[in-house]
Amino acid sequence: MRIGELAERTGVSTRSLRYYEQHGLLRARRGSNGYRDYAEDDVRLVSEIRALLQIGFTLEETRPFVDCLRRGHSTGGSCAESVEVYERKLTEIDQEIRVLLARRAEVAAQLAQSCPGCFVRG
Amino acid sequence: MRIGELAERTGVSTRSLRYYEQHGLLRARRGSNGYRDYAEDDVRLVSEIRALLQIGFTLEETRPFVDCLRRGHSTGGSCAESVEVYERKLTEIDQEIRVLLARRAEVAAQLAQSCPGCFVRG
DNA sequence: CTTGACCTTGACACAGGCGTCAACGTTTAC
DNA sequence: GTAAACGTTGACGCCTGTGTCAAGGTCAAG
Repeated sequence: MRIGELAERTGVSTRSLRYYEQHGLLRARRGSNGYRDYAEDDVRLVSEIRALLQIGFTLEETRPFVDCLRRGHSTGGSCAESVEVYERKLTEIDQEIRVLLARRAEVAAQLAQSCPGCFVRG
Repeated sequence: MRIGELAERTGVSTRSLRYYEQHGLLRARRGSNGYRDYAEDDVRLVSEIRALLQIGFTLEETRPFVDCLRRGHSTGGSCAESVEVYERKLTEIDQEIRVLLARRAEVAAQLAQSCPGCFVRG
């Protein structure tokens, strides 16, 4: 299938698909006219990438999952590398949450000081 | 005082000070040689900006605080506009925390599915 | 043959705060 | 007088995924 169809079926812009390819996450055969020719499996691959991006992964972090799928696993997360990324991501998110909670407390404290009448839930 | 001294006293780079000025947060008289000439009060003003940036405010969001100080208030947060920013920021942070918590849950779920043996605290 | 839809690569733009270099003027200290 | 330290403005780079425009090739339908 050509890039337009893949884009339509995955809901991803052609721009993004080319970008993923540029970063080695997506590959495509080329027709004699130079057009990209995608396999059926690529639909799934792109979906995996999108799902991960959605959850807050960087494109780079989706690589192990893509590789995992390419190796024939039924799920991108079934490989050791992917699991490591999952765990690392969890740690990162926890850290971010801690930072945000600290900020929240800081802002709430400042607010309370500046505006004693303002009640802050939490 | 000149920019170097202000930088040293506040622990902020001269680059940043010029950047703040470029965005209308800082003002300076100019000497006959074109050098910026800062007032004592600017030390405090810069400190206020930095403290807010530290907490996660954008430069733009520090503007009401700066204006507030300029109007002679003892604290940048003593004005209505500042309080509004505080409250808006609290709401934003809460939203971000919710997003992160949702992501965390999502990642944890995926991890649990990919790696049944992996325990995830939380 | 022409129109229009689709494909190609390349490149600029964004957001935000700041590092950093360039090219050049000023002040300070020796 | 001269070098070092400091000042000035201007501009590019970063980071990340994507929008968007440009200039052009390809192909199917009329």
